[in-house]
Amino acid sequence: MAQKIARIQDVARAAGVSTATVSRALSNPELLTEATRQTVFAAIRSTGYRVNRAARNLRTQQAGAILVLVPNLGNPFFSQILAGISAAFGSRDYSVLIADTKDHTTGGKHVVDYFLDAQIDGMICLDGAISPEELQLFEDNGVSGKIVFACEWAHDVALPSVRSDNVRGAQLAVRHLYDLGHRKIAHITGPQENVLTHARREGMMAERTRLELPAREEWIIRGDFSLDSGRKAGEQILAMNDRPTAVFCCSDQVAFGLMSTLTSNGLRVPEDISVVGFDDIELSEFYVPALTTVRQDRRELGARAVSLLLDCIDASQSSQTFATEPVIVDVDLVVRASAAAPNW
Amino acid sequence: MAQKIARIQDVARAAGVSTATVSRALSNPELLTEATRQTVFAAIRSTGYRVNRAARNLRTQQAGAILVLVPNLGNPFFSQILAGISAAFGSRDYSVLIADTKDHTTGGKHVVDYFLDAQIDGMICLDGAISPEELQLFEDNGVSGKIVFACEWAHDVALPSVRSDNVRGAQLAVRHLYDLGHRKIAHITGPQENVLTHARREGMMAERTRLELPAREEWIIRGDFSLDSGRKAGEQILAMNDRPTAVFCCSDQVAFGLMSTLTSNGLRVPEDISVVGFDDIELSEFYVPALTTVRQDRRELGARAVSLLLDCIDASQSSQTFATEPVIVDVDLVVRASAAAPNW
DNA sequence: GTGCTATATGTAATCGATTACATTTCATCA
DNA sequence: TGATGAAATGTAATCGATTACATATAGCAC
Repeated sequence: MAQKIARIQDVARAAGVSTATVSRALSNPELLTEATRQTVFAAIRSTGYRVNRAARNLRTQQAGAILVLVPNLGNPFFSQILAGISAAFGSRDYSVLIADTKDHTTGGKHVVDYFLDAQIDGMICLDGAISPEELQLFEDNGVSGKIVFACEWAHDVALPSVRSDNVRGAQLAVRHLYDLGHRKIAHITGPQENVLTHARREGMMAERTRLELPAREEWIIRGDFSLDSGRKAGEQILAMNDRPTAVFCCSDQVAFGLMSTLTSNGLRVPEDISVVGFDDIELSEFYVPALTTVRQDRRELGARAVSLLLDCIDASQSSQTFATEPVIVDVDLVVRASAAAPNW
Repeated sequence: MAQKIARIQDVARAAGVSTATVSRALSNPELLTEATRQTVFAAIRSTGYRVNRAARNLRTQQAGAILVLVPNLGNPFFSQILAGISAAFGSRDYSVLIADTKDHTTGGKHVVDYFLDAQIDGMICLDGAISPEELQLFEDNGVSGKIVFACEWAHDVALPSVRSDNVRGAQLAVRHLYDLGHRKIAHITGPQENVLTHARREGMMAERTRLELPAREEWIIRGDFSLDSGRKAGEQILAMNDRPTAVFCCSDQVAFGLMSTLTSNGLRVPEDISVVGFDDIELSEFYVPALTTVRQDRRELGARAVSLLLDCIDASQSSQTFATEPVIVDVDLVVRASAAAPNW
């Protein structure tokens, strides 16, 4: 049977004090005498009291929760970032809510509703493809100070963000291929409007130019981060007259899709063609061949995003403005087996 | 600037009715005259009113949220189930909270706290390894009627659950290998205490017995669902004198880890050894070789879990008892390239 | 028109915690 | 001793929505 849950009143009665004292024991214990504090805590234990979040939230006008907006929960990269965020909240007094952006644009429910329904105090957005309308809604409703972007970010919008050093990641990848002896390097991009696509492609092309490598239009292949776009890109590469000897992919998933197509068409990786990915998801180490890739520090990204968000929330409560300089997290090249010297 | 958010009072004033009428317009519109209903909705629109969840929750003694307890967010299988659950809630009036079991057992915070703090109305648990103490806590606090298990389930505990037909999945896998001509079939299990481990291993061994296949002790290798345990199992297999010709793995991740080790030691899959997985995560199609595996219907599992949970919550509100017969979701064998006829 | 019922709407208590303000307690010192 | 101020505690208003109960209104039969 569910026994009646103790309310703050019950604790107060048990301890022989007022509700105010009980409340203070929880939020400002230093205001109380050692003796009363002990009595109150004893009463809390004996009654099994738990603060009712709804009541507290109503009174304090807070929600005690933050929302993480994920473009695609099924994608291991995002779910691992999510794990990082979840871990970073750790013992803090916040619940983590999640929403998949796909569900909500279709369901007619806007993300801003979470704020307006007083359900969340802030949001970490992993999806840079927020529509301008949605952003305008945030602005109009005065909640844009409680949003930080992580990994991706909204183009042209000065909101706080945490991101990997995508440009450097691309440079590292190209440079590594160059050092192995490759000159004909292709790139499979993300979706056209995506900010990561842009950063990584520019980083790649800048490095290619710097190293005076040949650039062919068809070596920049449009993808969308997915396994399937890697597969399709592979088909395009197979059909080329002047094939690249190496491919830098905008994500590990794309690299897997690519390698899958290449190998099932008789090309060997890395003997016939080298492949480099981006992300270093857990599986990359266990692919055949193990994937050489640019590592994003998911734990760090998550932790930084959380602390940035908490800072934003603090600032927005004291109605300060908040610096919007992006936080850049360093990346590493993880050298494994999928890239090797070209087979002249 | 954040304008003052409209309260139900403001709407009532704007519409020239009482707060009760506004509240009814939202929850029981059929009680109102067409005319007043229109007026109220117009006022809601013009004021931009949103119901304050904290206030509603306090008054109705509900939380408007459910918790999904995930053993490991980084694991694509779980995150895809989570996506299914999230999608299944869709437009319903619930928020989805997540927690990684690892964080909480370490953080000292118990899952039951979510219930007791009146933050959630129910829970979907994807982790069968809930400690007896925790379960007892649920029982003691009368919340065990608001919990359903999905995929995994707690051993010896009669709580509602949704699960794949694990035994049949194992049978399908073994049967497929048998039909290809394999007789020496090994199995990499999950962690020892896990319910899935047990179901799949028993299914596998029963089928092996039925088909009168040889059974060697060392062909049952203990793993833990992870990539790394697949790798270790691979090393064990490589060291065997009497090697199996096929391996049925308890998860796709294990299969990847295994294939990674086998191939980097010069064995070819499937020419030298066949491999079958379990789960059919998205990547399985794109591994090299593409993985033959037992498909779990994630969308269906998620959807069933959600509707089962909602039924439980309803029942527990009207203090009915609820049937605890597990819901079994069918599985399919997906035949790809990682299993082929043995190379005698 | 009166009485009765059904329908529509209003009034005000309530959920449980927080906190401004009021009051009590107590130590300190002239 | 009594005055003074600081520290500890209590009283009660408050957050915003829901809903039991009260009241008003309309419809209908006689």
